[in-house]
Amino acid sequence: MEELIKITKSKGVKATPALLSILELFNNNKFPLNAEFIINNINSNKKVLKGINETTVYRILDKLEDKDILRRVDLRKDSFYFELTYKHHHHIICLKCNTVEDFENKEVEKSIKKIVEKSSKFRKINEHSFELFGICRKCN
Amino acid sequence: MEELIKITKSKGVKATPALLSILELFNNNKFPLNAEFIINNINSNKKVLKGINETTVYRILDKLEDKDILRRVDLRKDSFYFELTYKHHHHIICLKCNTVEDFENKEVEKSIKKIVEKSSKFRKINEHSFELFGICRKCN
DNA sequence: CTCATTGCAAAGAGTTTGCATTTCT
DNA sequence: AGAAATGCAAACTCTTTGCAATGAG
Repeated sequence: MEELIKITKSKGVKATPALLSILELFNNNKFPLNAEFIINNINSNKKVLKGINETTVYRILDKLEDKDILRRVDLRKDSFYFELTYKHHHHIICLKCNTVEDFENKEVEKSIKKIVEKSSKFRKINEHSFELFGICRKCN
Repeated sequence: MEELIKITKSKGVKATPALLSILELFNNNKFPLNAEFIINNINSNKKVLKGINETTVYRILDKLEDKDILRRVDLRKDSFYFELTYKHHHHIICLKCNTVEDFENKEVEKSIKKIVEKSSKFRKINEHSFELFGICRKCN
């Protein structure tokens, strides 16, 4: 958490209570979060007096994505999910119960390098998505 | 196109004019399409008399996805994009002008196999996303 | 003190649903 | 004929915007 505050400061993001509680949530949950989850979690938390506003959450998510502190994760849902950029791992998502399992993969980076070399239109890749979808053992 | 009609029949999908014109669009465009594109394209096409209804497009897309004729592609946009499942390739998307370049990659399939072997929760992967995002040469 | 952030209400985009009508097979 | 597909209007979900009030640096 200390570390996260440092990151925000180094990127010129104001450390407001709302922003810090959102960052804390991301820090405490290893799976990707959407606006709804954040709102429900912060508003049911007794430590936070007033709760948090929907609009504010969306604005903070936008900002954190802009500043590259969060990155979007495609979970094929109807809302946007994010995770801390520095964690940058990939996911296997259960199409039935939505369970998420993380995995690391060094080969992807290598593949991307090769792909860009072959590309006629692109010289550099900024981001990538690599997510797997299946039915987990429990649901099967 | 003939082939596509065969596919729909084999999956028990009714070959209505609306469905056929949507399939034709996918057949003629190699990049992923969203509902808006489909509606604009079909409605501006003089050959199609009455045009097509928004609701109908969404319902047909749903059905084709269900039947595994289309698959969703994550382009990090505000709407859902689809492409013909049998084409199953990946994309590099320009974050500025939205140009899409396709690429094939056999290594991904191998990687996925290894990942599943290591997974504690999953034994089989049904789908995957692997999309790259960058700034293309023209935009740079 | 100043500019960024916040909250509220309202609007907007994309998508879905109910129901009566039409169309494939 | 019978089941599935269609069109229209209305609803719904997620997200964004305008504006006045508040708060961090």
